[in-house]
Amino acid sequence: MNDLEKRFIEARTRAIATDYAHLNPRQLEGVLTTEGPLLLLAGAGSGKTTVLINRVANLLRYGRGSDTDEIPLPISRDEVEFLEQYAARPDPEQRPLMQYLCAVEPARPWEVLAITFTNKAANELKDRLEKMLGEEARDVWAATFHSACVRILRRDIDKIGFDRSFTIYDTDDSKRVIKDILKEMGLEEKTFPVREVLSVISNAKDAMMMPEEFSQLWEQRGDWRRVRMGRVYAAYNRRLRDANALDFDDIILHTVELLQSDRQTLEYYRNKFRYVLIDEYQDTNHMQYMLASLLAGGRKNICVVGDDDQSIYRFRGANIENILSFEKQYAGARTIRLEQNYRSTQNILDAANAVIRHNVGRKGKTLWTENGAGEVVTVKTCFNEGDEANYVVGQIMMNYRRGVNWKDNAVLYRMNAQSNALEYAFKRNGVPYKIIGGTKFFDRAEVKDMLAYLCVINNPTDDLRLRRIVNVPARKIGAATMDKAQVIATEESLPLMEVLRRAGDYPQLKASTGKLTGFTEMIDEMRRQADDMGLVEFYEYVCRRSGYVGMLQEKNDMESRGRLENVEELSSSIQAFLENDPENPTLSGFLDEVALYTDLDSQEAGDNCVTLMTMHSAKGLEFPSVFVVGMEDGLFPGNRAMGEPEEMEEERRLCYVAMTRAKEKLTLTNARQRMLFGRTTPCMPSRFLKEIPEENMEWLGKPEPRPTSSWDDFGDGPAYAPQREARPGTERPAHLERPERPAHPERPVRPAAVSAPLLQLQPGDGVRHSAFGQGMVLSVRPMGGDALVEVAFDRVGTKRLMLKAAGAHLVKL
DNA sequence: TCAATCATACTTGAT
DNA sequence: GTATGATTGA
Repeated sequence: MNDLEKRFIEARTRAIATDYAHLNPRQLEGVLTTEGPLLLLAGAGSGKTTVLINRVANLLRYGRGSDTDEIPLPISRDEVEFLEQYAARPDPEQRPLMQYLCAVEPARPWEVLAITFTNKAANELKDRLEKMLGEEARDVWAATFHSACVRILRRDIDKIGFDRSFTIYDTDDSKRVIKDILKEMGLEEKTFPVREVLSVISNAKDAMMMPEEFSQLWEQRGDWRRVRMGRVYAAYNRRLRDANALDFDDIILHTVELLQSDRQTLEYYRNKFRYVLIDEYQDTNHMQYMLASLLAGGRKNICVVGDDDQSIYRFRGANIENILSFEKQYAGARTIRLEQNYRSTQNILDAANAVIRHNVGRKGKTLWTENGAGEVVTVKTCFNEGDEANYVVGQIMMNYRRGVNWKDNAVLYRMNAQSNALEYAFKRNGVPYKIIGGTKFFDRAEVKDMLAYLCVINNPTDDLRLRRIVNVPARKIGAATMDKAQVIATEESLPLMEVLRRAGDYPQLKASTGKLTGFTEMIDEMRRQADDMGLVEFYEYVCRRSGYVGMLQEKNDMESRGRLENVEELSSSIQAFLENDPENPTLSGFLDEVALYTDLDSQEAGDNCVTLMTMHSAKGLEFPSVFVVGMEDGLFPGNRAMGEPEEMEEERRLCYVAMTRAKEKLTLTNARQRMLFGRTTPCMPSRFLKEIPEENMEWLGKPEPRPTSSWDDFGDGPAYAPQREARPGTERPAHLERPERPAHPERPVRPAAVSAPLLQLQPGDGVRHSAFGQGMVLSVRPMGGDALVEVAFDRVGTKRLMLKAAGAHLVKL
């Protein structure tokens, strides 16, 4: 290589780097290192997504230009000088020429595969790429493991003996199948809990162990319970195959099998995907690791991004070893650490660093920031969960008065069950909030029912969903009848639907023949209509024809009305699906999408609400002010982690994740006693609290002896919060001063449990409140089965009320 | 076949 | 404490 060439190569890289001037040196390295295996260890808040996006952009713009010695075109001295000058002082007008000179085999969009875990992450990637690069970025394969695999399988699964029109079973469906099998095999659910069986099967699949091998293994070891489970596993697989269905594990497993067994398909995808990127690599399981290795096995252009310290999904199969031993798996792998944090203050980072340092199994990173020290972490010891909730809400109200928006606060907890006490405190104080998690739209029974109708129409061999809907609405087709039909179906190895259609041929079904054939005729009729109608129109037809909507309308109580809304909402989902111009705008295409989409009901970011969620769901998010509640041994870290070093490390990582969500202010709270599962237990502060250096924190109400009588939980007013700090500010909302109370000294009933119909209010309505007097409704915002009402009261000014909580005090005028 | 009552259990959770 | 499920009785 001569001097000129050397100068060219150097100038080329520097010129390309000018595109990414806003990145720090480590980030830039991550973007420019395009070739070969690369491990990006990205600490919390280190700008991981930015690197990922710019990296893809770089691949599309310059190919391997920034990471090669090749010189594809003959070069002249002029050109080298041009690049050197451009690198020193970039001129936008000269950029096209620069790009032309620097690019070495730029990747075409469909040659880049970027895999994430959630649809949300995949979509975000796509959106940001499109904003940066324009239309062409749409063709990048940004997908979840599952959606990428479904796409591959829909093309080629017939090569390993499955039908290309398979349906996808979600966890709920799988549970039903297992239950069925247990019953059939006469196994007690007590000895074989469905959850456990399912997770054993899932683990076996993850280890790519087939039922025969599994049974053999445990027979050798003489574990008869496991041997039985092996039989259940075999039956489960058979069931799914008969129903032409795949569960979530199968989707990945069969893709791996396909790629392993069919050389041609493997070569096709290896050729197609020149660059493979995998996000959240610390969360991958063994199958996903296999998949990645297979796809990237040709050119070995695999870039994995992750943070071993944020691996919090061991319980669902994530194998932290995948990231810990990446460098061993791929000889010559390069590792880049992103340790500069752009999110939090140094105090928060020091506290989090100190906690995570107690873990042994980690690569080791220390986050730092240029953001300054900021406030110290506040630790607050409260009396019980009610006290804790009041403290949190009080602090948030105080923040609000200082100009911090509601939505800039988040409250994180270990268990969903903890949200109750918090929710109550938020409601009472009229602070708007939203709870993430809980029952999701697509998990609602009525939504699943309607989807089951569509599934059965789409795939008549879907016995499971058929059973779900055959008697919803009630058609006098009971479990007894269906069991008989099931027996026949198994004997004759026919789909259940076929047996029902020919009910007349079987004496066992004589009594219900009319009802059964009536049902199959209805489904057949629906199927005939499917092709003649638009998808939305067809859905609405199915709603009516099935009698499902009628059933709900007839009931016409609070609950049914909500259900009806959800059924109608599904129609908007179909519409949204179509508007997103999908590749396959048909019924089966929609069902595919729905099967892999749980989170379509995206959170409206615009809503100004405090966010309540588990620490797990907070991963990847950030808030100026974060409260982590329930910092107690036994709750967090949970009881199960005691004496289990691996589990304990996972809990500690979870703590690290939770702490690093905070940008400016982090508050950790614990209670001396807590009611959990209906039992009040005394609690010790979490060991994680003691791992935080004293200089980075301030501990309020640190446990010290106190007369018990003053902790009286009964009596007037919010009796918890005995300490001053627990009730910030002096002017609390008037209704807290003297709440309307029944004469009994009981805890107030949880408002959500009161099933009084909600007031139907709209802006402009006059209302009277028992404490606030008369007022006018300014706005009504529905929120999770409840509504946030803003009322301008004549005497006390504007208040926000949660409708359910305030309902008892409120009359419409 | 359906509704009501009782018993039980229950981290975390994307796809 | 609450949600879910299974059993029992009408």
